[in-house]
Amino acid sequence: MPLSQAPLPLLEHALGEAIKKLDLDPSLAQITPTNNQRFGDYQTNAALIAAKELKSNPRDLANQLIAELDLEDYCDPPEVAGAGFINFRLKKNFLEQQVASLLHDPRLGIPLSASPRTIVIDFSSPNVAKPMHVGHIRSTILGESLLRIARFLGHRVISDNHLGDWGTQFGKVIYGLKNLPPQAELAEESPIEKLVRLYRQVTTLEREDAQLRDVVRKELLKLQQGDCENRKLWEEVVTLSWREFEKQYALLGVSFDEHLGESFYHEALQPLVQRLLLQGIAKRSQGAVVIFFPHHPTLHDKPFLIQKSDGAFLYATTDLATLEYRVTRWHPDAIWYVCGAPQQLHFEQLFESSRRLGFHLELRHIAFGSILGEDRKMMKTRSGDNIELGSLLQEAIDRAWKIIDEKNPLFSQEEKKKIAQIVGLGALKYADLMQHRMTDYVFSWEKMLAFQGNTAPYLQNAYVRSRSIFRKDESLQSFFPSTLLLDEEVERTLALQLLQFAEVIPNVLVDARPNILCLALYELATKFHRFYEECPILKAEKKVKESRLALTEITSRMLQLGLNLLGIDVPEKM
RNA sequence: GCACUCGUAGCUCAAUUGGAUAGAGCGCUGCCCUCCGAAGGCAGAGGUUGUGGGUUCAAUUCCCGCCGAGUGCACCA
Repeated sequence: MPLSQAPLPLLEHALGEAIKKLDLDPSLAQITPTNNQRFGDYQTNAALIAAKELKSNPRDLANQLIAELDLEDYCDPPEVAGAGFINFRLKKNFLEQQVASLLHDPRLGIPLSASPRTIVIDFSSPNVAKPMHVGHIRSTILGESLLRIARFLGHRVISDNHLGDWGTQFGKVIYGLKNLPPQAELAEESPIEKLVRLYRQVTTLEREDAQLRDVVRKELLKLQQGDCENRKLWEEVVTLSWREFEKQYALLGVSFDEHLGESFYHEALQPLVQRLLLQGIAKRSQGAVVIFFPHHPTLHDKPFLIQKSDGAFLYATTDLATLEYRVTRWHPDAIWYVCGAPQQLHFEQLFESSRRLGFHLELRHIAFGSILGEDRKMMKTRSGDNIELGSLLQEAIDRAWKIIDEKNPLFSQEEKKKIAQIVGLGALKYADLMQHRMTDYVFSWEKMLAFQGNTAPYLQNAYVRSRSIFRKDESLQSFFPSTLLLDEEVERTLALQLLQFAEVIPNVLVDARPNILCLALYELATKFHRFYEECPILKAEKKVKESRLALTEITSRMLQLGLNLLGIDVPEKM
């Protein structure tokens, strides 16, 4: 029997053999889990699809396939149902053995990728000296999760935080540092708060004073031309900001292999533009340098501006230079950009341009929708500002603390603090990840922190419940039954879910959708709860007790692993 | 004007990428702790998947038209 513990490859292999014997299209050897127990555990639509090509009867074809199928080691005899579906139901003792073997497998049956790739993931990308807003939060959480999953599957992943450290905000901040009086009453503010305050003050002042805008622009120009004083201020600002970001990333459990900001590519921009002009990829137009896509179906009327008429470079220029650098530095098979949906046009243009430059790797914009307030508009504070990451994280922790304090007042202060962090931040991350990434979703503290429904606290609680039984009795820690007993329907249902977990993880990366993993975890927790209610463990007879403990053990490890792949921690008590 | 994304239960969202009777949570109506965490579980009510066509044995999913929402489109990032 093959090493893989997931049933799907076994079934597909057997189906493939049968298809070969009947001389049908080998790509039809596809099997999916059923969505309803009535139809067994797995189904294939192969006969339906093949019958269409051959213009024959699908049910007859299905019966012919079944006759050639050799899977009696692990499957009850398959049945033809409906229009020509073939339904498979795993044998009880096969299920029992396979699930038992998960006990010895630290990967819980999840195979390494057969074709590991080198992937650069670009995510988070906050702007230095500007408050991080909700868009960055989604990018950070989503990016980190994809990174963890890709690494777990054996890919070589480089995470690169493309900091906005060279933008127009520096004109404002430098002007503010030079000209705005220090405010005594705010002496206690942190350096980063001061930068944000200056940024906002200058933004406000500019709105009323057109002349000031020119002064601010000149400060930026001076910086970019290498002015000594501005350069020094810039360095301080970048260092301070990064130190602050690092604190927040540590809290979130996020880390980067690189954080090469826009400034890193500054020197490369002029030569890049020259080269693009020389190769005829870009053209001069109205004083600026532009890439056109005259033959592209949707981009023909959407020029890509890479140098302004005043000589300054743009976002697009830096992104092209960055792409080029990454290709030569890492030789990646893919670069993924975790960035909001509004920038889809930009990435389409960027990718099209890079193909013209001769880069033919996979370039993927992993877009996501907006986070909305209860009023269904982009989430803002009451005063209309963007919500800052720091305050959001703190509120999540504070709210979780209140709930824990209410439910478990006897926990020590230290325990409460630790649990509040795990639960609060977990809830925040999970609320984001469980959503289909393209949907704009309404942010709600009540919902994400609820113990009912598809939330992190619900999953964390399932984990806590599963661990609590092992605290009852230390001797329960070491047991490894070589096979299980799955006599109750709820046990079988749980066992199947445990086995199918391995099939879910690789699917997450197909379309960069951690919400598939969330759904699997939620179903796992639900099925576990049902099992835990219905099946007594400690009182059960020895063999049954061991089997049920094993199910509990595997469930808790799977919840922990799955949440970890989402960047979410689990508490032992809550 | 062009492009992108979306429209599913009263509300917030799913639907394993074209499969069988469209599922959860909240809210609503009832149940279940002399048993490991009730921070849980069970059952019920709730739907013409915005709308009209098309492709298919099969469409929430793919194609076209309309209606509605959000976002973006030459010197911000």
